[in-house]
Formats: sequence, structure tokens, C-alpha cells
Amino acid sequence: MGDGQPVTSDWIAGSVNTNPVVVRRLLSALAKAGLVSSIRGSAGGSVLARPAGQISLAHIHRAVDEEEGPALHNQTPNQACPVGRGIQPVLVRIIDRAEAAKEAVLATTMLSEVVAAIRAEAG
Amino acid sequence: MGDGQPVTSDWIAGSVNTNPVVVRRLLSALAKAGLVSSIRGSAGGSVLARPAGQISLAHIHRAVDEEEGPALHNQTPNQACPVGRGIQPVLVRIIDRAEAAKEAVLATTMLSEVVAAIRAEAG
DNA sequence: AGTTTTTGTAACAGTATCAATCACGATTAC
DNA sequence: GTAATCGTGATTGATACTGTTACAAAAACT
Repeated sequence: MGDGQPVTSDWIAGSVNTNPVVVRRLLSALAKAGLVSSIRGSAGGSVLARPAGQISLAHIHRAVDEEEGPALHNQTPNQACPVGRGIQPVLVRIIDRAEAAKEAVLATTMLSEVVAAIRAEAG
Repeated sequence: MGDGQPVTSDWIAGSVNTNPVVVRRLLSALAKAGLVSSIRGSAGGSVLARPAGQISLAHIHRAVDEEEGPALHNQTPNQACPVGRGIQPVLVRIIDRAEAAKEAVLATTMLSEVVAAIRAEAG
């Protein structure tokens, strides 16, 4: 997948020890984010849509963890209480900042570096 | 809870619109972390174990989200493949760094500031 | 053309997780 | 002693995710 050769979902599934459909679901999300492009039919598979040096872990994270709402609590707090009414926007702001810091770190690591680290680990 | 008065789980549950038992379980985790102390019996409840200016959101986050293992994937990857064998420790390292960055931001905000922000929001 | 390989997606069962709830013992104020 | 309150175990229901089967669509190869 790093080079030109398309990799099949079956191959990845064997490597990650899971089902090909699960892999295809994830690849579908990555494709929607423009990170990989999939080729159907015989001799098909998936390839990176751009060089691994231009794909950060933040890109992958965003593509896979879509998470629409902040989802602080499924139940809305009591709006009659001043605390219940005010806590939501305050916490959302802070959590957003913290999440942004996490993403900033993930943005500094490129997929190519991960691959290099794995190569180094494997000797 | 900020002042001396103990707050009951029933009161909090009414404010957050959930069940008292759910609140008590969370307070139990906070008590184990030494952030609050609970008083049983009549006229009981929970109070902060130390001033709100000395409790950061990181403390709370750590107390509530215990999360033992990194839990990258329930299924262990194929150890025969060099990628499957090497990817786990590499990703764990990076994710740990990102998580640390998130905690660092949460550590800069104290509970007292959150309370002040809520007071300001509520006018 | 027809066969084979492969993706994309729907459908479904099994499982894990979590909130909510009930229940009950332990503890403390009055 | 009575009432209030925490602590915790057990149960139920909702939600989500994984794993799996199935099948249509697409593309290569003969």
C-alpha cells in the first residue's frame, strides 16, 4: 500500500487478525476522507491517495473517529438550575481545547514516520 | 460542596437529571482519588477534600476514566507478520504522548475556574 | 462472453458497555 | 429508635461494535 501495489482487504484482515468486512468498513471511512483510494475488481485493493509523508495521524484519527456531537452526557442537565444550565457550554469549551491539544500532537506524526518506526522495531 | 455544606447524591442527581446511584458511583471514584470525601448517615453528603483551586480537571479526568489497558484492538494482531508484531508498541507510544498532551491542557484548568466560568455564564 | 477476484454495503447475531433502577446493609444525626 | 444518607451488588434495557454471511457491482484475464 505504501508503494504502487494495491493491498486487498483480505490481506490486511489476515495481518490484523480480523474480518475483511471490518477492514473494508474502515477503509471506506478513510476513502471518504481522501486518504486512500480503493480499486474494485480483480487485482483491486487499496492504495494511499497521497504519499505517506503527507498523511498525519490526526488525519486518520479524524477520518475514523467521526463523532458528531460532543456527547458530554446523553441526558440534558436540569435547565432550571443555574449550574445545570451553565455547565454544558463551559465544559464543551475546555474539552474542545484538550481534544485540540491531542490532535496537535497527532498532527506532528506522519504515517511515514510510523512505518519507519515499525521497520526499526522489526529490525 | 464548594463551601462546608455536604451535598447529597439526590440533590446532584436532580441537577444533572440522572439517578442518585449513578452519582454515588462517580463520587465513589472521586473519593478513592482523594478529591472528595463522603459523609454517611443523616445530614450526610459529599464535600471537596481540598479547595477547588487545588483540583485540576486532569485530576478529575484521571479519577473517573480509570482505563487500565490502552485497548488498541481487542484482537491481537498476527505476530507472524513483521508489521503486526511491530505496530502495537509504536502506536501505544504515540497515543500515550497524545493523551499526555490532552491531560496537560486539562491540568492547567482548576475546578475553581470552571465554577467561576459557570457563575459568569449564568450571569 | 464468461469466469474470477475484489470492493461496497446491507442484514443479522453475539457481545461488551453503560445508564438506570431496585434493593438492602451500614452509618450517622436528631 | 427513626429517618436520612452513603456504598454496593444485581438486574434490566439501550446502544454500539465486531464478526459473519450474502450479494450486487466492477474490473481484469482468458
